Amino acid sequence: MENNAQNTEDRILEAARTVFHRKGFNGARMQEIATLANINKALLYYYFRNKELLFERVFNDTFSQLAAKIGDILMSDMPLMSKVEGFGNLYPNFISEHSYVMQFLINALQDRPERLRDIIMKQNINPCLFLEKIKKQLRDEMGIDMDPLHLYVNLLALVIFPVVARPLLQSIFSLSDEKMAMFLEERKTIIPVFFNNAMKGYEKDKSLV
Amino acid sequence: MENNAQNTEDRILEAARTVFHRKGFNGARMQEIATLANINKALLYYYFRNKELLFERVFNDTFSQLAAKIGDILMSDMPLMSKVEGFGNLYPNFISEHSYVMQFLINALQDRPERLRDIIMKQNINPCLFLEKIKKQLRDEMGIDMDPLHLYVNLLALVIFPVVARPLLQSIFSLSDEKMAMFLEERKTIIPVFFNNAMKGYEKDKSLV
DNA sequence: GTCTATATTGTGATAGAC
DNA sequence: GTCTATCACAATATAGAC
Repeated sequence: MENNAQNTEDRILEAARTVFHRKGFNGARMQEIATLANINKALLYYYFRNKELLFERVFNDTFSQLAAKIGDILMSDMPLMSKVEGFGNLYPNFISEHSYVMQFLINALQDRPERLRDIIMKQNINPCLFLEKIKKQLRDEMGIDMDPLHLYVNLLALVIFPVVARPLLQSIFSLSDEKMAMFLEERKTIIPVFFNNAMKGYEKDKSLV
Repeated sequence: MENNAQNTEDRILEAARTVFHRKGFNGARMQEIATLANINKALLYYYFRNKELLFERVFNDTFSQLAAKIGDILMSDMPLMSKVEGFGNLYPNFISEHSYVMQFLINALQDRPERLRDIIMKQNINPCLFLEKIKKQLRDEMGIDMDPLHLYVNLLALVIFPVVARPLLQSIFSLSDEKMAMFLEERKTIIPVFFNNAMKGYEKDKSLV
C-alpha cells in the first residue's frame, strides 16, 4: 500500500524540490508541483498542510544534504590543500549539477531569516566544527595561526559565486554556454592555485589576521 | 505641471526600485509600489503599461548604475592594486548600502535570461573593456601575461559573495548582526591582502593561465 | 494626470464523495 | 489516500469619470 512506482510523499518532495529550487517560494506554484509529481493538487495539502510547510521541508532537506557533502570533505583527514582541491571539485559534482541549490538557499534565508534559522539550528550539523578543523590544520600543516572564517568564506566565494552568478556573468561578458562551461571547468584548477598562492603569502608574512 | 515634490514618474521608479530590489519580480506587489510612491495603483499602469515593463525599466537603470560605478574604478589610471582596494571599498559605499542590488541582478538574470540580456546589450557600457584594461595593467605593472577573466571573477566573488550570502552565512556560523558587520568591515583589508598574495605567486611561477 | 470602481484571472486552500 | 468541485481572496490590469 506504500508503493506505487515510489511512494507519493517522496514523489511530492522530489517535485517540490525541483520547482522550489528553480523558482523560489514566490515563483513556485502548487499546481506545478502537483503536475510534476503526477498527483492532484489537493494531495499536496493532505501531505503537507500548506505551501509554507512544504517549502520549509524542502529547505531542511536541501540544507542538510549540502552540509553533509561539505562536511564529508572538510572533516576528513586529507591535507588542507587536498581539501581545497576537493572543494573545487564539489562543483560539477554537486553544486553545478544542482546549480540552483546555492541560490535557493541564499534567497530562502534572505526572505525568511528567523524561521529558517531555527530550522538550521535544529539540525545536528554544526558548521562551526569545520572551522575548528581548518584552524587546526592551518596550524599543524602550515604553521599559520589565524581565524579561519575569512579563509573559509573566501573559498566558498571562489567556488560558489561563479555558479550562482553564471547567467549574469555570461550576459556581461558575452560568453556562450560552451565558453562558460569551459570557464567553469578551468576554475577547478585555477581556484586551488589561486588559493595556494594566497596562503603562501601568509606563511612568509604572518601579520594580519 | 511637472513637479510635485518630485515628478510622479520618478517617485514611481524610486519606489519600484526599492520593492523589486528587496522582493524580486514575483515577491513584489504593484500595490506596495503604489503605496510607497504615494500614488494610486492605476497610475502605475498609466506610466508603465504593466509589471513586466516596470521591472525591466528598473533592471535597466540598476544595471547601468552599477556598471558605471565599477567602470569608474576599473578604467581609471590608478595602479592595479589600488583598484583592488578601491573595489574592496565599493562594498559599504555601494554594494552594502544597496546590498540587495547584486542579488536582484543575479536573480533577475536567472529568471529572464533572454529578455534581460538584450537590455544589457542595448546599453553602451561594455565590461569587456574592463578586462582589456586589467590585462594591460597586469602586463605593464606586474609582468604577468594572462587572461584576466578568472582574476576579475575572483575579485568579484570575494567582494560580492559575502554580502549576497550574508543571511545564510550568519545562520550557519551563528553570527550576530554586530559580528557580521565587523566581519564585513575586516574584509576591506583582508581581500586586498589575500588577492595581493595570490598575485605574487603568479609573479614567481608564471605557469598556469 | 489622477482617481474610483470594477473586470479578470490566478492561486492557495478546503469540503466532501469515493 | 485520492479525486472533483469549489471557495475565497489576492493581484494584475482596465474603464471611465473628473
